[in-house]
Amino acid sequence: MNRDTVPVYAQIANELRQNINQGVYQVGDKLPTENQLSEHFSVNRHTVRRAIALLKSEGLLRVDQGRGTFVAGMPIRYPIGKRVRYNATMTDQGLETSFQLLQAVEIPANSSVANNLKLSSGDQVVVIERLTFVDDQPISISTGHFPLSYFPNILSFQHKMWSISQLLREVYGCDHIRNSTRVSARVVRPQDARLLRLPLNHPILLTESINVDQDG
Amino acid sequence: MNRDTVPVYAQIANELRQNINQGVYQVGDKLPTENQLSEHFSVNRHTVRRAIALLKSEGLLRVDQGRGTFVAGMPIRYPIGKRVRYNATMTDQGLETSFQLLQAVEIPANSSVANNLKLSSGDQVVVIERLTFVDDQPISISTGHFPLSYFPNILSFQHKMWSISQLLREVYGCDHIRNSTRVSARVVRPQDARLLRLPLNHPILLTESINVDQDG
DNA sequence: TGACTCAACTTGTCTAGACAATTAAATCCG
DNA sequence: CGGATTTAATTGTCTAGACAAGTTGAGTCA
Repeated sequence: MNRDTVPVYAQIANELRQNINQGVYQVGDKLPTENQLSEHFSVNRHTVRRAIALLKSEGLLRVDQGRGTFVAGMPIRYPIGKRVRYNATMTDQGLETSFQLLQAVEIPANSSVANNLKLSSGDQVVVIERLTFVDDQPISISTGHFPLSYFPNILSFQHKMWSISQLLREVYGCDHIRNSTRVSARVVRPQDARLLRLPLNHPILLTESINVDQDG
Repeated sequence: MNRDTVPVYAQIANELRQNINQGVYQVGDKLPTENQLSEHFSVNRHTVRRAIALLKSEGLLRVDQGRGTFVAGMPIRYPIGKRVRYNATMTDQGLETSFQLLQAVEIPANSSVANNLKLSSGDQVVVIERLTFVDDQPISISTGHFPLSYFPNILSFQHKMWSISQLLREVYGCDHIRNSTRVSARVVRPQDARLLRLPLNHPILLTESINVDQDG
């Protein structure tokens, strides 16, 4: 393809990714079969599979054994960020914090997410990514996965997402203000163990967190 | 190995993972070579490679071409959670929230993290995972990556980690209380674009988030 | 019609081998 | 001895083929 030292599978992945981003393959579309792709790129099927595995790990593709490879998730990609932000004062700090909505998309849960959320693999979940600022300095990115079955239409409340807590309180039930000093251990412990097994599975995610605490 | 329908590479990965967890292979140790492993398990080298790839994706292994495969990162695994928790009141909500420290480990940054943090790949970063509760109900898990060079000894302040903001203010500089209604776009935009390319790279991480908002 | 079977298709796993790329040690040479 | 070169060891990429596992749809049979 190119004349770089870039591995072939990465080149193929790049081309497929570009096709997806440019809409050659729309969300939900079925990609050519592995054999067709390997023939088209004049490579072995395994090389194509490796490219697909890469894109799958990026969440761009979804593969169903026996059915095919499809352009995955993020069907409802909302406009994202830039305007949605707000200031919240944390009384125990006296610090001014603000949030920026980075992403709010609806995707099928992968096995791990489904596992942790006690859902079936493939159930739709809404992923909300928020960038947290303290004094104009981006501090961290937090990601929340909300099962769509429990929070229907959560995406339509995008304008309220500067405050997840308030969103959950106003729109859905969770609003009994109780002082919870102790945490029910039974809920958390099992998953904790699981978390230890997967200490930092794919730390890629977001993690702006960011050195720029005071200066650049 | 077993008589399950579990793929061989997964079985091998399980065995290696168990060996690592049980200390057969200590952190930093060099694993047998792929050829040795493939001979030991009586499988093809590619099958071993796949098992290794799995563990690598879990952050358990680190592979250096030409050198070997090593038990990776998380050298300083701190005791973790269970006791560290605290209540914080968010004034804009009136909701009682509490946190639980799940994990606070020091690992070398992978390429994506390093990219986003503008670090060199392999620089040490501290990963802090916190579980957020609202009314005793676990709501979400947030992960922050803090470059060790900017926050030295951050792990020694584990007892303060129930409040990242306060930690950053008390121990490090970030404490000028300024009302930041606008977010400097130049800092965020580039990464945003990058985030769009990697919409949910590996949503595995943590994401307890959790349906258990009101009931079980 | 309706349910079942079966064949074709597609992805998943495993094997086998070749060569490239990188690293570390051994060797050679001044 | 010191530095450069060579060699061996180890992981990375790619190919080729075989069979398993899952899905779909067409055909069959009651």
